[in-house]
Amino acid sequence: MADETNNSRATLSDVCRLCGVSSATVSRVLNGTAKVSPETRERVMRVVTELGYVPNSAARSLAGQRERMLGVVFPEIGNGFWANILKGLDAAAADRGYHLLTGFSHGHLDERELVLRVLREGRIDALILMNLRLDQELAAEATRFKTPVVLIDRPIAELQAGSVTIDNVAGAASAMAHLFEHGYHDVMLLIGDAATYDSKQRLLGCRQAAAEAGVTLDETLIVGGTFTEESGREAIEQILEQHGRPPRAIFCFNDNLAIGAMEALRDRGWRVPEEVAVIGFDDIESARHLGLTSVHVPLNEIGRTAAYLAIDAVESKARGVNHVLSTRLVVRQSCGCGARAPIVRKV
Amino acid sequence: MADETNNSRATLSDVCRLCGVSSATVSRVLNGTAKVSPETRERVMRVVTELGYVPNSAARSLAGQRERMLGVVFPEIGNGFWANILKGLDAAAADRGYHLLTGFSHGHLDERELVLRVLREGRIDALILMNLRLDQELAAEATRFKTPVVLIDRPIAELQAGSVTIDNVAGAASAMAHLFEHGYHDVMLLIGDAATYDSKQRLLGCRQAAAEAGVTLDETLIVGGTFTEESGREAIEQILEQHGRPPRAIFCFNDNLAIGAMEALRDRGWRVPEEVAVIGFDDIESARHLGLTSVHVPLNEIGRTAAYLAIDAVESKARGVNHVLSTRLVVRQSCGCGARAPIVRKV
DNA sequence: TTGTAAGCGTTATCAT
DNA sequence: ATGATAACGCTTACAA
Repeated sequence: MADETNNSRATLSDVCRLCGVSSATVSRVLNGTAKVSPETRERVMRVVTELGYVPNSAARSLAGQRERMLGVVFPEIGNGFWANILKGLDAAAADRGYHLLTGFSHGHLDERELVLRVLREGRIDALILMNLRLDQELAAEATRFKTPVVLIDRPIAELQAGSVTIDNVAGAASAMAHLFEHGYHDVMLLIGDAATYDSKQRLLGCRQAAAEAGVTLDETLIVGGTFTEESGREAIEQILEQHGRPPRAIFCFNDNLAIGAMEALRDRGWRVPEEVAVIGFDDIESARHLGLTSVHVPLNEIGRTAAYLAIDAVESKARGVNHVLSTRLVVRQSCGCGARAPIVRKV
Repeated sequence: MADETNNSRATLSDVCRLCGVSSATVSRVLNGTAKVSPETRERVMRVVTELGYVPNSAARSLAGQRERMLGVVFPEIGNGFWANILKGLDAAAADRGYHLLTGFSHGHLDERELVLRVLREGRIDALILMNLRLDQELAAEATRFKTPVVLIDRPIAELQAGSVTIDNVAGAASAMAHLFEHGYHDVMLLIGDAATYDSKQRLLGCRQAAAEAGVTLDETLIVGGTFTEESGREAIEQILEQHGRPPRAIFCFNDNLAIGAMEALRDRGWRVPEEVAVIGFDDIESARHLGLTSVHVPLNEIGRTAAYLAIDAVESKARGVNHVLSTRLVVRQSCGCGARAPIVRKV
């Protein structure tokens, strides 16, 4: 009211002056750190609103408080998969009054360097990592700064960190079980990067399901590569070259692989699902459009859970918690169920 | 070397002590703000590396420097469209030593509130906004804090800000021209939210192309709605109800609309592209998978350009620059060109 | 070329 | 319940 035309940011002392109280008191009502008389609190709040005062975050964190900022480092961004996790992270962070400081690896900047920089600048209260090739050095560094770390998609024992993962074993098993129910015992596995945690766990699930159904997996039909469409295409071309015909069913450890495989199959004249059934993993947006049956991964929930875990760690409610989220099989047409025509036809 | 096992963050004074120089000198070599003797610089740098010292960013910005942080506020995140813009933003920001502070509107939190909070907390040097229903209040607020603003997808005169947009007119015109070349003069326009800048510009492009080709647009075939699959589906169902048959071609102002339209067409037994040609706009990931011909929007480049504009404004190299990026038509099968079969067949 | 010292806007520890 | 006042770690005149 007094100087509301002040064209700069209002500060704590502005509030103090207009209220006639000390900075300590204002700080107390703003943070609720100690008792303040109702009248004083009222008076302060009025001035705060009048001025549109918001504490300067730099000063706040310099004075030893939290940054109220979560660091998020992904190896990639640019498709719905990562975006949905980010969405969950952001929603949860906003919900608890935190912001997200994002950093994505773009190839030219080493992931480790990225993480270290953010860590050392002291801008963040916690770090949320996904799919980075973490090594001991990085683990040591995070620990050294006492910054809580939450891993998405993989628990790491060496790191005293929380993690949120999905039940890869059950997810893969459900897909295989579905294929077996269709009567397809001759199934090929496109497992992507065999060295990853996800891949190993999913393979485990496949073996369990096979054992339970009493079918023997043909080991020569388990082929690795990367988690890309290209890799899926190559795997199919190779198998076609070797066997002359595809297996009755293919379970791919992610949707990209499945899409690449389906394209290769189509290009070689094989029909999905009449001649080859295909199931993917992740349930990305394109899966729905393509009628691809896939194991749904709750990306949003993964993000939300990770953010909550990180914030809890910051506010020292708990540390080192491991959350496992479940998946579910989304049945569409590519497995042989349903009966919808494709939306763009052959000319 | 002296106390490298110090398990906490090294500070400026640690460096000073080990070098035997003043804080001012260390600051000078770190920021290159003034001349320092080669020997001193050398000595300081050695200690800095030895300690793994990185300036505390809170202290830095409190002392009156830049935050080295760009605020990014989107109304949404969660699909490839936004993610790709974000990717470009992040790459450019990292390139110039900036971080991204992201904030997405999740419905429950008013977008304006989000922006104002970030602005007032003083955490960011510049603000990058997209598709928010900006109003005068917000504009005034950003100006009040002297924070440069960069708008994505729409130039705003009232706001002294930079912007990056695409050439909507030319993009839409190229799609229409392609349809006309196919000989389809009977084209329906699914224009999405008619109140948006994008929609208006694209419609302008359509009219220009029609005029140039000498065809008259049927105004009853120009239907609005939202930019969703659902809206596309509804538009088709409605036109089918009214006319009994679809127009020979449909140009949709985004890919979601096109996908919804194609699904509705398929469900009603109409074949794309034999009976109805469809073109979309944006060229999202699913467009490629579905064989949808679409106007490609350089999302990555939009992001990169926006970040550079913002940073230039912060470093006062330039302000209020407007960039217009061009699009290109990506021809696939849905317009009637090409001859690839769909990858998942009707059972 | 280098050092001294005054902030920057908070929070937190004492007193009162 | 409230007020002084000392950090927090850095930048930047102003001196030397």
